[in-house]
Amino acid sequence: MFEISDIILGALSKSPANGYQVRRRINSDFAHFQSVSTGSLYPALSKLKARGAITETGSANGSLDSRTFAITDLGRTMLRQKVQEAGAGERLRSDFLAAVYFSESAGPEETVRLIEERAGALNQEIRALLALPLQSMTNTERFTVRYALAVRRAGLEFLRHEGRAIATAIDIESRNNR
Amino acid sequence: MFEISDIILGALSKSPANGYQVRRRINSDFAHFQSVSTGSLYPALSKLKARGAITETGSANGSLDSRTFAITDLGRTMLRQKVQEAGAGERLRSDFLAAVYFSESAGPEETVRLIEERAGALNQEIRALLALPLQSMTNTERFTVRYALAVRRAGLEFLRHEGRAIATAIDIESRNNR
DNA sequence: CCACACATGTAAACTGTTACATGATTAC
DNA sequence: GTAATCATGTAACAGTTTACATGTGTGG
Repeated sequence: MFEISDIILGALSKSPANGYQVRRRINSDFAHFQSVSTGSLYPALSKLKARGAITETGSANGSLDSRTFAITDLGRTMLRQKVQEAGAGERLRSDFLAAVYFSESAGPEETVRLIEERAGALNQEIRALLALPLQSMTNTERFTVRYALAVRRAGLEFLRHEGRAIATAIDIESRNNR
Repeated sequence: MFEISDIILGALSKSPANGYQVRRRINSDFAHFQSVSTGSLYPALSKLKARGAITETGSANGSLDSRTFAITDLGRTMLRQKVQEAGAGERLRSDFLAAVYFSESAGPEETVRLIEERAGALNQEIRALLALPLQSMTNTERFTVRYALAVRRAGLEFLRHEGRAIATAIDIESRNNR
């Protein structure tokens, strides 16, 4: 299982960075499969340093309080091993599907609202993925982005095609039950 | 945010059940958006009971040690409210994409292995979704299953079409670098 | 000068999983 | 009789989020 510390290692495998930069890298470049908050970032950085997977080189950002981290050979070995041990699992937790699943009792407006909200979010995610520097990525990196795009586009298309239909269906059903 | 206890409430909104049955309902009928382990199930059931969202009727399973739970009116109100408050978020944590993203250093075999493993898992998930009793579902329930199917099929198709291509690309690249 | 981005960190709370522990029933 | 399924539960741990706390640099 990829933990936050492994993802951080991955972020630092590209180039050295300070904590803030690591966080931004993960929350933009890796946004299609991970995210981090400060609360897990800094403890994980300390842990990685203690293990020898990364080193801390002196602050490199002028007077701003900044620690710069770089991956070590040991860190690279650890990352490679993680990849070799990794399964191909994906864990999805969808508030959207849960809410829709139970939305019948709350009326068709709720279902429609949820579908529209999800469509909007998918749109934004697609834009963000398209804004990534696809040209300068490695083959495998680009592959993950294109996979994420394909999946999101399919979801969006489904919502656009079927969203209206279900609203009508619920509406008719509730009218018939009166 | 839908927590486990809300999902349990949703499961019990269909019909009364004991803990074991609730768990199976979630891990089969709701598998496309949630899962539960025993460690969270039983404490959550107790919490719901204490709050008055569910009641415990005497054991209804012969001599087997079994507690049967049923949703109350309060429970139904709570569930409806959850739906109304719910956002349309989806949180994905993909070991698959993480591993592929960082797999370049580990060689093309790893990338291919991951893609094949993911394809197999998607296939299984699709089968499981198709095995659900679509005919006897409500409109919104069926909608979630079809959405999940659309997304998984798109993922599988992408992997089938592009999986080979990327293996070749990495291979060529690594040969060129020699 | 004010707001926003940069930068680091901690503490409490929460949520959930894994593993363990136990035992009855059912199907082969 | 033995393996699988049914059934309940706890303890330890893992992982994370939220909120707090603090301060600098930059652009308008």
